[in-house]
Amino acid sequence: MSKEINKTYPDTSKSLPIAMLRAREAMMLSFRPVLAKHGFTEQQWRVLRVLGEKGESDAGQVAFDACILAPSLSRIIGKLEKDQYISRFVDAKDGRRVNLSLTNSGKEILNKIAPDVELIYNAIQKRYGEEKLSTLIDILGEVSEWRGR
Amino acid sequence: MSKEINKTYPDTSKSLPIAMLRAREAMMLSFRPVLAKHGFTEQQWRVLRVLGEKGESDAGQVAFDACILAPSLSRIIGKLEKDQYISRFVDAKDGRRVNLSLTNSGKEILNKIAPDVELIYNAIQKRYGEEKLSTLIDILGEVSEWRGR
DNA sequence: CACTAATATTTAATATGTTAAGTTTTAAAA
DNA sequence: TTTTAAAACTTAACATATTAAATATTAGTG
Repeated sequence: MSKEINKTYPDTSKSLPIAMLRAREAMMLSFRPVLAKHGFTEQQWRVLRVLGEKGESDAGQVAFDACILAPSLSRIIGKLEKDQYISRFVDAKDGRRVNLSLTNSGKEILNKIAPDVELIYNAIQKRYGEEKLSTLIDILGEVSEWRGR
Repeated sequence: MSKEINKTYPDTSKSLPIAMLRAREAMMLSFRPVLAKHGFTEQQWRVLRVLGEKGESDAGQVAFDACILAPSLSRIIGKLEKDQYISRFVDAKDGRRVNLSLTNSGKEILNKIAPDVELIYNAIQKRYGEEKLSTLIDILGEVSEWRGR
């Protein structure tokens, strides 16, 4: 029985999923408190932002854009609707689809929080430089297309 | 009351946290089924891997290395201990610390699953090239050091 | 049209994420 | 040394993640 460390797999320090997790966490440590101050989680915020951008879209599209799985989205929009930030209504042409859009109250809170979020984003961009960050986003975009071996 | 879309904040398509989320998710879609086949979640797997690498360390260090918050780790190690994959014991010199290590059973399962995981990792590396991925990891490493404005 | 398959969403069950509060043990101050 | 802080975990409470199963609706077939 040896104490040798098994090395048939990559070091965690070189693990891409872990590297992405750490980098993302470092950023979210700045963003979360801002959102929390207004009573939103990061997921709820992503939903509001996506709807702010697209104006209106069905749940499936929002799930994709906000990178949230359908079951999670169901509950999230349940709460956002209850709190009057979004409207939910069944599509007239396809009874399976649920369309979502921001209420006036939702638009207001979005416009209220957005500047605070952007301040942080700008600080990050200032520190690392647009070029490096855009290289990062480009590579992440390529990797996002990975569809398994 | 206009229908204009507010643009005082970055498009979600240019959001770094979302880009990292999508890229990570694309990869995990390949990894998760392999782990699930053996009855482990990705977090449980990260704990096993970290302990496999370090041989033994305290909970705080494992939490950092596996990128898991302390409260989550408490539950995870509770289950891994119950299932006999790890041992947990209070540090002799500092009664606050909890030391963790793999049991023989834990080492076995680690060695059993690791090759399957590595297969996928190699396929990813083959497709995108080591250079690009190492550039990615480098930038992610820099961003991980962000400590807020 | 009746039947089957495919879609879009929701519900359910278990696990983890996140923040705050609680415990126990050490370290530091007065 | 008594008191206070700080450190390392754990517990608790609520929100989200993940997978599977259930619902409802639509599309395709024969």
